[in-house]
Amino acid sequence: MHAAPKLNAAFAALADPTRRAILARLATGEATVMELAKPFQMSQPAISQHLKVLEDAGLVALRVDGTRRPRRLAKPGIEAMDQWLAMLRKALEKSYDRLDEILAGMEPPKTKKGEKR
Amino acid sequence: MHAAPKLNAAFAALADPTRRAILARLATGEATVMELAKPFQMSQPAISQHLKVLEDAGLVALRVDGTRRPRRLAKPGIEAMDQWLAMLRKALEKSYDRLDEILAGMEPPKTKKGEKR
DNA sequence: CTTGACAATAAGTTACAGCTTATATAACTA
DNA sequence: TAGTTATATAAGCTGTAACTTATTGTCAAG
Repeated sequence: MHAAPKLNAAFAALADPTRRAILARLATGEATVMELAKPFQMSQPAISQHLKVLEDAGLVALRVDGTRRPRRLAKPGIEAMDQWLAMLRKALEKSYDRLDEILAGMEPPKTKKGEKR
Repeated sequence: MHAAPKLNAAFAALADPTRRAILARLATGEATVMELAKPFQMSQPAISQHLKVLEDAGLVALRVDGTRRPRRLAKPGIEAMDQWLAMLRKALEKSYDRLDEILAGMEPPKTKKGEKR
């Protein structure tokens, strides 16, 4: 079966700035827990816990190298979010050259007295 | 000033399936609170509260029409998330035809005895 | 001007997220 | 084998998210 969307967990993971920073760091390549923890004031366990959240969300993957556990970005989880957002982006493009953008900037047509809804 | 990113609030908003469903509905066009509430078992206040979260996150905008408050998608907030994700997507593309994808599938080079880190 | 529909706000409850410190586990190093 | 390094897990605390019901505000219709 195909690794379930887990969109709840994935978006929730991105809601935390520490986790976004971790992902941004991993975008430049693999890193260990210690390396990831360095920029923050937080304790090491806190970072491990953030990493667990990212893994459970399918955004980060693990590799074993001795006592170290280097993490890297996990493609499928990231793509899943990307595809969901694509839906909204497409809707925005559609409405751009159509009616909603007009309604947004203009005095609304405003239902008149006798008019039914 | 340019409406601050609010990425925390934006991604947190997407972490809830009810709110994602609301956005999906709004992708098809404007809708009132009652219309948005209909598909759910939740109370009307609950939906109003979800809408407040979406507005505070800059993902949804409001229009006043009599006693009704039709909502529509808000472009800037959605684009902000999209752009942040684009960074990760780009990183994945880069590593695709390079080394990380190889590390993922292969026995790691493994630091040797005398080697320094 | 009263009624009914649409929607927001308030207050209270429950559950869980995100830290902390303390401790455990496992692999290198000497 | 004993010490050190890298990381995970456990337990406890505090704040906040997501509902509920009750109530209020506001417009429109008659």
